[in-house]
Amino acid sequence: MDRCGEAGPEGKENCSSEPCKSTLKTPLKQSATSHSVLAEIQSNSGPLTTPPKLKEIPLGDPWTPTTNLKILISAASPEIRNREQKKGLQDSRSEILEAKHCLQEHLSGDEYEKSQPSRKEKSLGLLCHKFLARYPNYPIIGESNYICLDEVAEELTVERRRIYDIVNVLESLHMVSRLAKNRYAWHGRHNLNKTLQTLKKVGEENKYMQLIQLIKKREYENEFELDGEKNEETATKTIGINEHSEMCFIELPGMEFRAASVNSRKDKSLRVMSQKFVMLFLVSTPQIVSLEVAAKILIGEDHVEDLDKSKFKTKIRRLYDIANVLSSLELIKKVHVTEERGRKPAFKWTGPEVLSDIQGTKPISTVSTFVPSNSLEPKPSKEQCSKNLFPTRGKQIFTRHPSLMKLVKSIESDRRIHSAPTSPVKTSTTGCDQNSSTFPSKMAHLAAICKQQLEGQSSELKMKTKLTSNLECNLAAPESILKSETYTTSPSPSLVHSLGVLPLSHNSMSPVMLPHPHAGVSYTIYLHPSQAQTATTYSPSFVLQSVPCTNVTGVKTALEVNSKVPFSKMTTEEGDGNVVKDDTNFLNAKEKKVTKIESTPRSLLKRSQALQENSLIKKCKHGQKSLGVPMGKSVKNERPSSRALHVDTEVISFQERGQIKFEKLDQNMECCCDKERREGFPEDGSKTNNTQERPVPFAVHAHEALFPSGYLIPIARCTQHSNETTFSNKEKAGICSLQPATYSSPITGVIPVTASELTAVNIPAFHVSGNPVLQSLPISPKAEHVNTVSENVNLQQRKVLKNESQIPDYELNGKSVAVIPLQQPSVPAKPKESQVVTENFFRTPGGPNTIASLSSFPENSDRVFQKTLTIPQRKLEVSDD
DNA sequence: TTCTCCCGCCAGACC
DNA sequence: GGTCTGGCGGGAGAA
Repeated sequence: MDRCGEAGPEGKENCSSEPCKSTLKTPLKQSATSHSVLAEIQSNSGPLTTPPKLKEIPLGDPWTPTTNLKILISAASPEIRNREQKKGLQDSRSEILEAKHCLQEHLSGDEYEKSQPSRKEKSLGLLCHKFLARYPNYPIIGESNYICLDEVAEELTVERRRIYDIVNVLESLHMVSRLAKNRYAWHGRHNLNKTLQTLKKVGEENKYMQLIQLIKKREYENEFELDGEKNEETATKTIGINEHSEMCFIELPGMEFRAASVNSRKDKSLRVMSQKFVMLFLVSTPQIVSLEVAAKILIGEDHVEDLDKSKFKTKIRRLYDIANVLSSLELIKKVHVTEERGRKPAFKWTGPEVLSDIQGTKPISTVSTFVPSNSLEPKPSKEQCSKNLFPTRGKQIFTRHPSLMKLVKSIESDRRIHSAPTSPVKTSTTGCDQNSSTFPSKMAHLAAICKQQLEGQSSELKMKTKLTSNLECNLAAPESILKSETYTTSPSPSLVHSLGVLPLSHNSMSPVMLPHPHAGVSYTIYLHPSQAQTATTYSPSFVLQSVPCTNVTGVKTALEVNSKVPFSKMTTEEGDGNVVKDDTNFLNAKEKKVTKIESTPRSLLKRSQALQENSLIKKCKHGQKSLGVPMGKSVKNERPSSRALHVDTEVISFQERGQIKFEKLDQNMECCCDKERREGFPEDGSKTNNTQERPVPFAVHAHEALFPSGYLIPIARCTQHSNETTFSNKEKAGICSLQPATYSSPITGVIPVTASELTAVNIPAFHVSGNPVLQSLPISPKAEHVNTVSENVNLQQRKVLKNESQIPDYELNGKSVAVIPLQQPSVPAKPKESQVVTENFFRTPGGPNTIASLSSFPENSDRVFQKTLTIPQRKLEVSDD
């Protein structure tokens, strides 16, 4: 593959002179030349780094100028090439056969066996090299580049089974596509870049990076605790990766599977595994992924309960298979990560730099869980997105019935337009690039309309706000919908919030309006479209209405919510200086992504609610039925999972408490409202920014929060909107305090909130705790960072939020509720620790400051950290092999 | 001893 | 019923 190397997306130079047509059979010299191929490959910098190109070069032919000329001519003229190759093919075949016979005649027994290719020479990687050498990196489009598996297997003298392995991985990268039985089409690297971009995007949306970090964190924890297999298993379960949304094969438009037969057994397909594996690299920083972590993630997405040793080993085997092919493609390179436990095999991404910002490219997931096939979103590819070529295990089929599609489309459009006056425009800022770019023109049009209406009325809204600000800030008023939540956590409660708008600073989730049938209030939760069904199933009172936000996954939500600080810290922990920078960028990028959800007038809500209820419940029934075990398990597992996550929850609470301490109780609504007025409706750009800085609003009916973690992604913020009417004051308080306070810096203010008060908070932790993402919060081993928030992060945040130092607190039923700005350093003072925590990738984050900082926190909360504090720094090094 | 991963059984899907 | 696909894990070579 290095012949073209990583020519990059633009590098269309067809540097390969290989035949473009698979019909041009590779001379059967392969087996006879395997040694030479291997030698050639190994003689280079690394194993399997040199593409063989044997076919072009008849055995024995040196790379002479004449040869090159022939190759060039051949490449230029398919006809000539074909003629030449057919000729060469026949010649070489006969030569090989003769040589083989000769070999057998002259050698016998051990000698012959020794002459047989060694295990290494039969490796999948080498085989893949041979395979790739048959075809050009960039085949001429339009030419028929067919691959006949039988022929290839024969020519490469391997059983077809092996070819499947290669083809499956190549297929995952859209380098080949299946045409029919035993027949594939070769696309070369034409689609590679696009595929990688798509995969990266999907990986980001699925928060694979956080998952990786989470797993590592857990490993650290386990390492210094029980250090037992069981413990590890538990930890993995706890992580919730198993509950991470499943996703199946990601297709590119026009690259969908043509044969239904391929859609079977896809859930464990090498294709899907390969894509996920690649995603891990694309979202990691640095782009090094250990097999162990990859295996855990892959297993987690399948069945946690299956996480026994054999499963793990099997996964590792498969990963090796995939890695071999990817290595042949020169996309990854094997390295070793050395840590205290010893050397761990890992792979480093050596492929092209991939930008996740893909314009106009929308991944097509064969499973609705992957890309939010937001049924309510009139995307051009919606049908494709929601189509379920691959019923996942359990035979899930989430394809929405056409009639329902139409219905929800109508509802969505209706809702958008009508809610515009009081809703923040769903601005498609840079952060929404991914999504917006993929939005159909219709959506764009609707958004534009809403935006115009909004802007036109922004001034009016401001006026309204002034008049009603005080009332709106009154949380005690149960009837006020969408009103007060905003204050509870929003660093800059916006006018929009107070007016019932549900601002979402989460572009990648699928915000869902949950009008509560009984309370008449709406909740906004983020969940995966497919999960929405599940959620609905368990909470009939919920009506899930997807909002056009593409990305999604459970993990995402919580992560995103906390991404501002916690994750940045986290990332920082795992990375070096550069990583920190990258992460910052990452944060910035994330911050740019803003998705606002329009508030829905009650009438509309009810209406849509009714409609949706019908359709969704039906769908859910179906989904439940089809989901069968998974769903049941999800729910059942939720509790154990939540329990297991208790530590995390505690940490979160702890952080919250810490943060609460620093909040001023005497912050009043006026401040809040004033701030809102000040920041109410800035320009588009600023509006977006502000929104981004705001905590993601989220409200969940505590009693019905029985969603499987990872499926329901509650934005654990005491949110603003929401119709907490259904919440008891206590619950409200709990929810509010539940917010994963990311700023637990001891230097922040203190809010006299009693422990008991906080205790009540943990109810909804419920989902939060179950959410794998939240676990990614800088807790435990990384708890140190809670108080050592990377200064650059703080600075960055301070820049944006410097004006939001005043955080109002509210009183709910006599209990003070701290309003904790999520993305805002609630610290009036500057961080005393200026040193940036620059943890190395595989280094356990830790620091002397940890203890000190923790010491200022309540005892019970510290408990969680105690053990992690003892975790020694581990020195990990990555070494190429 | 652990890491790698080849090999081929076998079962589901397809024809 | 035959063939195609590909999940899976035993077990052996390599490190």
